[in-house]
Amino acid sequence: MGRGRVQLKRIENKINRQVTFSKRRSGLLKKAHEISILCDAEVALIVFSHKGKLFEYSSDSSMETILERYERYSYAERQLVASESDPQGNWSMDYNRLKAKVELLQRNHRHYMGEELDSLSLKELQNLEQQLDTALKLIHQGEGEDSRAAAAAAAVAVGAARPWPQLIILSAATASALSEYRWHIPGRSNRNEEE
Amino acid sequence: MGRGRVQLKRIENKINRQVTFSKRRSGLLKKAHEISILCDAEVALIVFSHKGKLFEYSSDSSMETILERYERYSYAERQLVASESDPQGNWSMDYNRLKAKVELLQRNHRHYMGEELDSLSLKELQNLEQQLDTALKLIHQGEGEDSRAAAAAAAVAVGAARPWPQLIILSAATASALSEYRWHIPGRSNRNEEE
DNA sequence: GTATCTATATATAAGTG
DNA sequence: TCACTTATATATAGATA
Repeated sequence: MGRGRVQLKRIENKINRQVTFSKRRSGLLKKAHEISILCDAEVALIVFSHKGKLFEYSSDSSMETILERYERYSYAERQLVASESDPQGNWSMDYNRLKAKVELLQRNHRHYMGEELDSLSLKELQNLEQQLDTALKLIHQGEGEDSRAAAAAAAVAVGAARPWPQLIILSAATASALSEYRWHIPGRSNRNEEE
Repeated sequence: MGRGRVQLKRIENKINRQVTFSKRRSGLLKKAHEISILCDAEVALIVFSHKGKLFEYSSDSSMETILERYERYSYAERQLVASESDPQGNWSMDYNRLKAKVELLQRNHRHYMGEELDSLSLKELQNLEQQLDTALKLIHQGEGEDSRAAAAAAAVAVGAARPWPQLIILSAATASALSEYRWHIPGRSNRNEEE
């Protein structure tokens, strides 16, 4: 991209490396921004220079938010320093308690992600399902406060053989297209809320 | 960078946006890699497509490592935990990082519980909604593995005036009762997914 | 969705102040 | 270190398969 070709290997000349870093960094940040705008993508970019200085870019929603989202997707459990507690310390007490808390929350988290469901009992699975259900309802409630309009919906669902209530999710696009049918269910009264 | 100039604004044409995303994404990843090699920098790049698919790049050291470093770096600034650090500082370092993590997870958790939604931007709310959606789908998938039966459903939903996809929840009892109607939607093909 | 294939727009390596 | 310039290398928009 310049007068000379560049081998893909560390630039040994310190000055050149610094200059190149500065130029390419700004180019990289620019492109990260562009793709986020042009393609409506969420981008988080973190760069530590050789000397340890931090540069970052994150699209609209904050870096925090994106990293959270990332962790939701791919949280590889990493072993937090399994340190030997110090015999007397407040530190170790707090530390260990904190560590336990993290482990619990992370396990929880994975379940919220729909991961490791195998390890759950039937009862626990029900609870989880209900919890997710409730959360989504709360979200919808919040949305409903802004707009009083109500809509009807229909959708395709999967796997309904388990003995407990089955939750089904669909998009409004699908839903509204089907809305006109809700008043024609034979032998069934109209209802605006599910069970 | 092509035959036409491009305005820095969201590409409305869906196809073009997708194609551009694909091309620019690979370009961005490539450049991220290049700067990391050429300039000996540590780079972490996270990209979520408009539809929520994750793409990532991280230089040599793992993504986790870089994110950790980032958290350490930015938290160090934000939280001047002026604790009486132990001489070596290891404990307080780990402790603070752990504390940061707990806070992150707890905030996350509250959101999963449908709490503190006010603090979320529209974009963030969408993400959360989509995440919950995904989790429930995974659960249903698991259930589906046990029983191959699939069911159709219809239901009444609330508040669908927001511009983003609205998720609707209903019980299987309601759903299955309405199932027979899904194949009779005029001018609409059957689909199991939105978009 | 993917993969080419150009013509052009951009990025940037070197050079200069 | 920056700010510009310039020649070139790359990236990529649009078209097509």
